[in-house]
Amino acid sequence: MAPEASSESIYNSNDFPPFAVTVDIALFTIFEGKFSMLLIERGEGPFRFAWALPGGFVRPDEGLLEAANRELSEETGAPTNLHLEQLGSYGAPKRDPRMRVVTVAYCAILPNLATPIGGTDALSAQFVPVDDIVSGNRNLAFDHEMIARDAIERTRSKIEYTTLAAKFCAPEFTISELRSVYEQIWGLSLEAGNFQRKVQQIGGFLEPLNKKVANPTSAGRPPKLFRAGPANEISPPFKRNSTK
Amino acid sequence: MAPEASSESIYNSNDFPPFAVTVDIALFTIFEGKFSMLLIERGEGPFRFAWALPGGFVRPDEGLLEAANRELSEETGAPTNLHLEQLGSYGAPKRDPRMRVVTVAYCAILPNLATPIGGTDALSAQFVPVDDIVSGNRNLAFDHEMIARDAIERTRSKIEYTTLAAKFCAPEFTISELRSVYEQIWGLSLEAGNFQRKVQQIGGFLEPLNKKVANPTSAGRPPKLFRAGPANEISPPFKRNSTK
DNA sequence: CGAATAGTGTCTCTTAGACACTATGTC
DNA sequence: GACATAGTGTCTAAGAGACACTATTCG
Repeated sequence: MAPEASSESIYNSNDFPPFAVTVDIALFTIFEGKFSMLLIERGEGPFRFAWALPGGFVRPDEGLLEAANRELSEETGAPTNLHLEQLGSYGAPKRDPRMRVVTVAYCAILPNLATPIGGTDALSAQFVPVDDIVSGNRNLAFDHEMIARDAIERTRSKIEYTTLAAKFCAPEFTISELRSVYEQIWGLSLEAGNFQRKVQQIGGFLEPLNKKVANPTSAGRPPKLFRAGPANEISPPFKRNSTK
Repeated sequence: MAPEASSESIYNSNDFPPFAVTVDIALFTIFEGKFSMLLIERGEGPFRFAWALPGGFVRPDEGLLEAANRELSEETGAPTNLHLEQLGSYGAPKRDPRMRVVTVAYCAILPNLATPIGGTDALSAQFVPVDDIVSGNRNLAFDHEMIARDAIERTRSKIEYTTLAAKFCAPEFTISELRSVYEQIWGLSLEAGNFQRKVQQIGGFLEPLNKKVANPTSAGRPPKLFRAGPANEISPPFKRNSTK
């Protein structure tokens, strides 16, 4: 339910406790072959010099998703129109030592682009393998470690039953590249032949481009190219089983 | 990222735009045999006399989940310790006409209890079949129709791959009752024999109590009783297929 | 007994996974 | 040619769904 004015419908600032609202973004990509997440080094405030998720204040006149998009491009120089979806909100009373802050966390996916991103403050941003975060080897500011863990687990789950994995690939990609995305995110290896069939029988996941890779990076039969189709869901879902 | 003080780590109220933060709860149950959601009639403020989700302000010293639990029991008299999980946050700039409010929405499940709930303000609360909301026949206050639709879809999805459906049942229940929960939520009918087996082969979903229903409500072989086990996930998931 | 509901047996069809094999390129 | 990677054929085992059947109660 929305807040009630104490006895009138006129807004009265004493009627509600003031909060700050921020957005934080877990930006995932495959960086140097590893499932990674973007962290930035804090330049000021509490947790100065600590690593944290990119993010910042929601402005009075913008929506939450809009704020996430803006912060993402401002802080990291990432292209707009990335896949961006809400993860959840975190609002423990003491999560920020200065004041009461509720943050709305988002997951974003950066495709495997030719040109790596470099933000306005590139020196203090870096991609970190998610294993470094999951293993607890890297301490993050605030409750960002919890947010990051949740984001990682969400992403690992979501590629089971959605076509999200394709968003990690370049606009044109091969089935092997897509398989590698799954393998990196789940940390296991999948049988290539079965993956080939499974992924192609999901209607709307892959659209064949009827051409092959032009400049093979190694020996071997050149693979066909595909682009992402319109489908969002995978049914029945992938199973996270190793072939090892 | 958390907010930055402009140049100092001392809190300064001019550094961040003030927001109000509320929680709203979509409380589901099977009411009179139908998949339903609790709505309350607003007594004041904007959308007075309109139906809305129960909810209210987050207090300065309580967490989000804590606030949801409190509001749920205050506004509806529902027992505490209900299943309660975050759905998502809604914060469009004009969603409340008075001021900027971000709401964190939760989904809750009320088991099929002997005694129906009656809140502090029972006259203005009622269970409404979700079909009334999905069909758009019932207008809700604020953006609560969107929240309600998201909550309904989330619940319909979640019972596919989690053991949530059992939370709609009484502490001791039969497999037919559980099947009926699935049928009501999905609006279709499932083949009884196959359901029987499927549900029992999921480890940790059902724990047999080795007794039968004492007072049968009709003719027929008396069913065995079960209680919910410790498992949370169903793998492989149910499929939402009719047998019709 | 018949009616009603619980629960089992069993068949078929689909699909995941293992793995042998063929296809097409580089060197 | 050898080698490497892409992609197919095919077998097997497990599971979902259809549906006939048996089990246990009430009246």
